[in-house]
Amino acid sequence: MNFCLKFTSIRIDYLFFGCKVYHIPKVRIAGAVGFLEALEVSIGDKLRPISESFTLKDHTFNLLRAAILDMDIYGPEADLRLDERKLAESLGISRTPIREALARLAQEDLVQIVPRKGVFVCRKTREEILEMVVTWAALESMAARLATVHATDADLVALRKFAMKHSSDAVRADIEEYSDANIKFHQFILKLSGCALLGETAEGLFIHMRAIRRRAMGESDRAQRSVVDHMEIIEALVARDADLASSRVREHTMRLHAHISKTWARLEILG
Amino acid sequence: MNFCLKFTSIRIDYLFFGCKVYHIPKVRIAGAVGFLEALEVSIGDKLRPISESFTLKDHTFNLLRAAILDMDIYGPEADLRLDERKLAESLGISRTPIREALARLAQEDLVQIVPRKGVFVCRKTREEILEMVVTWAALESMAARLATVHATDADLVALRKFAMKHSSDAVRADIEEYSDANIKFHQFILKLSGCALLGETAEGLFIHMRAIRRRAMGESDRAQRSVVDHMEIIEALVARDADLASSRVREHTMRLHAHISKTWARLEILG
DNA sequence: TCAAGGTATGTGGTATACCATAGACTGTGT
DNA sequence: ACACAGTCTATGGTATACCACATACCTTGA
Repeated sequence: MNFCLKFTSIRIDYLFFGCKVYHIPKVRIAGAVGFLEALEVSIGDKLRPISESFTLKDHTFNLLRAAILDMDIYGPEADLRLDERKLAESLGISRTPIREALARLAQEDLVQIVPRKGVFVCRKTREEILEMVVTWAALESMAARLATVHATDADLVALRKFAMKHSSDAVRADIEEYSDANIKFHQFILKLSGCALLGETAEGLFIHMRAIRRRAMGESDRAQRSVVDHMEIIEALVARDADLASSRVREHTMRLHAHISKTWARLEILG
Repeated sequence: MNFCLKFTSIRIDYLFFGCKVYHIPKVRIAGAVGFLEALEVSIGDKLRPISESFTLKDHTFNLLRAAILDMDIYGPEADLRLDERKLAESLGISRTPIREALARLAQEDLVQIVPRKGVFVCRKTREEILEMVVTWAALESMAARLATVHATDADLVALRKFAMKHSSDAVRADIEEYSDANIKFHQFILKLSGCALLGETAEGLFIHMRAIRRRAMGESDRAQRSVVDHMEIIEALVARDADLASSRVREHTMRLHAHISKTWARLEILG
């Protein structure tokens, strides 16, 4: 079966939220302030932001990205094929915006477009995964370093609270649950750096890192170890020790690297 | 004046190197090995790789990327507007592949596409530039760390030789020349890490980093200082001291960060 | 004179038609 | 039977036509 998402027709949304219904009133606001002010309150803040140049291209991009994120990319029988025409039909739109969305996904290395063959969701090789882990480590360890300067005490309290809350998942070996919390912990640190670009750059690796971490989490005693590591990272941050925080984050992620390197040694393609 | 690159018509290249002239013979090789083997030798290795699914989309993407790289993005009177139709005409192709190339450039944050307004080459704000420097530092310091393990002695000799060769440019205050060598030095380190993704990720920042470094290089005594820093970095690499190499690289780049932060304090948009 | 609204034009957004090739299929001659 | 060549079909690539909106300009009426 080909990749087929159950989209409800976004065409309706487009026609309603797009430019027609909403934009024209906006232009006329100047001449009918009273009425439209009231309108704004009643229809309210939900419609407003939509008017910011909605395009099918962007919408499709986000849709596909989210869909790929939900896929079990590394599952053994996953269907990695995308069909421009079928997607177009499912979404009720033409191929053009879909192709542009695919071009962007290809730029992110999320899909590979092969002329006259098809569009395929990319699976990473073991070596590529290892490189992603290294790159992630680079970004997050810098983030930790900056966080020792930029994070407020309240931020760190929130971080600790978050980590504590989910540590029980690890103890209960509730892997699925803990794995999500785990990723969020790392994203939290990226955010605390105050450098948005670090997070954005890591975002590109996120989809794959999520799948990787989830897979690795169940192996050996990694969940338990992870909890300890996280606490130690928090301590370093609280101590405002940049070098220590940075190296602890790096070593934590590089342990994942070592684990994959050893445990998945024989797998050229995962799943 | 609008953005207008003096492209020689790539249409000719396409017709010649594309699928028609070259691909059909490939199919027939099985039946005429002797002749075509000779042909391969004579026409040679230059034509072969072209047959690997050349697309106007990719070609255009690379072309535009290179063109933007050549632009003086931060120049005061730079024209940052791109016109799909004019580009299409200049290149002798339709808008479709150009739009897909632009979608990819937008994904890389190199251009901004504003519906019904135009496509504009992005200029970064001071804050965005600072974030790029931080991110670059994160990537390169990790690269240096890995390089202490992966680089061969010969690699490091080559690196030192390269740095020495260009240090005279700095002494001669030949800023333009030295600035290029400087960037290459940093890319060299990224490459020595053995982790291609680090370099690829940094590549996205490259265009802007180049402009930034070039601009900053001429200020204060940064060129001289840079030479010293580079030598110290090399020493750390040669000593195979991961922590030292890593931190020297980071501090070197973060000095650029501090410099920009101080010196360009008043500039919201550069140029 | 000037403000308001209409109109012309330019721009990116979208839909659609058609193209070239890869790969499967099919028929034919040996 | 089987090899081979021709044909069919699916797919991404490209070109083109048209759309809706933004903007500048013009017209018109007070």
